[in-house]
Amino acid sequence: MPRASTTSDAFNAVAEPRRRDILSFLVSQERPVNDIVMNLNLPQPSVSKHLRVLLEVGLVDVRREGRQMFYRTNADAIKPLHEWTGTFERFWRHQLARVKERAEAAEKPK
Amino acid sequence: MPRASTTSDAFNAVAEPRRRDILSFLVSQERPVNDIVMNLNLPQPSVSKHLRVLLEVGLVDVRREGRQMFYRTNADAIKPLHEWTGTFERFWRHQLARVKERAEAAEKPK
DNA sequence: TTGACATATTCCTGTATGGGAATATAATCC
DNA sequence: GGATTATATTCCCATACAGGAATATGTCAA
Repeated sequence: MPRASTTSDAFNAVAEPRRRDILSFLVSQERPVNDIVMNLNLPQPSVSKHLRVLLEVGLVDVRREGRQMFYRTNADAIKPLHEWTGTFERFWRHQLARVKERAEAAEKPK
Repeated sequence: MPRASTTSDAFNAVAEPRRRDILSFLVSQERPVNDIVMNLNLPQPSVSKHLRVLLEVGLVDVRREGRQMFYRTNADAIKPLHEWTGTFERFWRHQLARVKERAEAAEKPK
């Protein structure tokens, strides 16, 4: 069995760096495809393909206006990733405190 | 060009569901490989392979004790994912407020 | 040394990939 | 209709994958 499809979930879709770039670019406002092409400096077919993946997993929404397609990031679809990574938060959050602990532990044996 | 290697970064490593399961299992304490095999009900070679990927990207640490290898999640390596997803937070956080806004906007035209 | 236990590696294979190039579809304007 | 603009799709290809099966490596114990 090969790797799970990029369109199988948000985790897989987001593994591709260009797709992350696109999501970041589309987060504050909807943009036509050509805006993405210009700003991220990518070939247009490549952008269209990435957008298709993002659309399939619900990470972006589209709206047609004339011959332009306006894409926009759907932040809700990113939330699960944030929540999953967040379950590890308490294990890094007090890092400073732990560094201090370790430093103190290292002091004591003196 | 094929998909980026699973070992190229944490995003790619974490795209695999079993690897996420392993990370969750190893977050609170270190465990020998066989514990993972038993608890997650996976073939041992499969677990070893996943651990290798996680190790290469720094998502786990290892310690040898006799013939056992104790693995533990390195939460710090997950932090960047949490931070990246967090850049989208303000676009979902006030969802209730926005639903309200939309509802009110829909009311007005009346 | 031999055997048992714990883990890692190798070999195999079908499959999905991302990029490039070319082309197709769709909408607008004259 | 024909030309132009905007976007999507198709075809080709080298590559890396995850799973299964078998085997290798490493460590301890008797």
